[in-house]
Amino acid sequence: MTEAAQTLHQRILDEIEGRIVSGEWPPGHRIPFEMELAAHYGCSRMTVNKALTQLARAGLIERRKKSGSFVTQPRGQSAVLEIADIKTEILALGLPYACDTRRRAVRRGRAADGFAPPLPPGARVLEIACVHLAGPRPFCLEERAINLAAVPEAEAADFSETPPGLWLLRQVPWSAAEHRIRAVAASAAEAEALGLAPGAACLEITRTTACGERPVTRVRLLYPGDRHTLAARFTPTG
Amino acid sequence: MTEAAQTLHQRILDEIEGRIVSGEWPPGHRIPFEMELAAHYGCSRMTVNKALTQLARAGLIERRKKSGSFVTQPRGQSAVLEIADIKTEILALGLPYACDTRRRAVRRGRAADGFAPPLPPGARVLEIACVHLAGPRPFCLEERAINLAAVPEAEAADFSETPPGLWLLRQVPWSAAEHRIRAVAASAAEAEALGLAPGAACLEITRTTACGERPVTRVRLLYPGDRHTLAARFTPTG
DNA sequence: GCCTTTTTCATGTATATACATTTTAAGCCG
DNA sequence: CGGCTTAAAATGTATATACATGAAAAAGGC
Repeated sequence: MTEAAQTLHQRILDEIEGRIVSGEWPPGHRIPFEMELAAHYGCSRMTVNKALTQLARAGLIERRKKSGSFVTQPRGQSAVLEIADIKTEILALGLPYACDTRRRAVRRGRAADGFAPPLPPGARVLEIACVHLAGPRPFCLEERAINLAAVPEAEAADFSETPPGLWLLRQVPWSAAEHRIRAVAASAAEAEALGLAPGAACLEITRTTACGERPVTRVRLLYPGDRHTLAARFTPTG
Repeated sequence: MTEAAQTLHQRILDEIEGRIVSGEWPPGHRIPFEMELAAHYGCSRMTVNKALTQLARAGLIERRKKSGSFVTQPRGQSAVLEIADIKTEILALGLPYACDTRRRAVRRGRAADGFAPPLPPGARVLEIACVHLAGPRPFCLEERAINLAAVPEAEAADFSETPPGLWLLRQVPWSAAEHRIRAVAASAAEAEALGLAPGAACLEITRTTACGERPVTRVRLLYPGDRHTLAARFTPTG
């Protein structure tokens, strides 16, 4: 037997998902009622209900009382983007990691810092600029502002071993984040720091992180466009 | 009463998520056993179990038999990227949409088409190049290859009203996709088509779509870097 | 016929129970 | 003490049941 002993829950999930992604049940199609599926699989309605609830959470079906469950129309191409920590990413390439801090200062927050939600007026902010090196080559330019009210320990922290991103991930895990991804031309200073020609195409990721209502940090990461690629994947059930 | 009548399931979910994202229960912390939570909320173990199962699927906690459930260490910054259909996106900006097809041909598939999984040898491929226009201005350059074995209807389809991406989304919904996002300098031809200076920074999205084992399409989208931004969001429970 | 009321039906949530699974801890014995 | 067996503990899966909810269809009144 190559077939693994899978649970009924998983089997129902897989079979219905299969019918949807194969197009056998196109968007708008009403899938069988819970009672019918329960009879088909010889199980109780609860078992079917849990599987369908999961499909609904994944966005594959939409459930309407009295009417039944319907295959949804995919609204767009959504995908899961995994942005690894920079140090981890470089080490995964088999290269030695180093962080060269160019600037570090404590100042008052400005509106231009772009925190979301906005900083309270007069908040103290730690500003850091550094270059992440993969071996001898510059890998990424980082400009970061940290809300010291949210993470006071940052003022005394040393970011030469653990870069700010990873350090913050350990201090403030599981915060919410918003990303903006753009292509920009490198300024003269940025090109010099990254070892590129001025005006070279770069991938810019701006991330705003908040913990509940409290803004934590905002960072701008600049990657040489010809050397870095982001990957995102989409699978119906994830 | 401003408080909505929420279900117990949701309340358990929210409270535990709140404790995790606030840092009150840091990574590695063992959360109360199902029986303890059931006693605390005055409900049955099943109700707690369903909530914890959902948190585990979201990746917030890890469950170990006999030992209990533990808050996980976030492995990196992951986020959900929503890539809307181009026509929808332009119409959402309040601009009229148009699609200018520059090239359209049927030819044999090549390895350079980059399908995943690879095309069978000699497969027929529909090749399309077009410029998406937002009002008078070029918005995005599209180069696409469609596997005619997977979508034979594409050969006769007209993409002036419905662009290829949206058309395919209707024909082959719920397929799996892989995205690569890079910053590139526009070539002379690309710059001309987009109304940019040669070498201008552009955001390049390459998407490979497959339906099960069958490759469906591969597309390269080129956006002017200074005019387009991708947004991605992360929230613990999604 | 049209509007309102009632009924019906599918899903939503929750319960108590049962047994399987897996991993840790305890117990036993040489 | 070390290695084996055994029991206990917590999660995993599934059942049967109950009632709530909301929307569509049927029934009723004018």
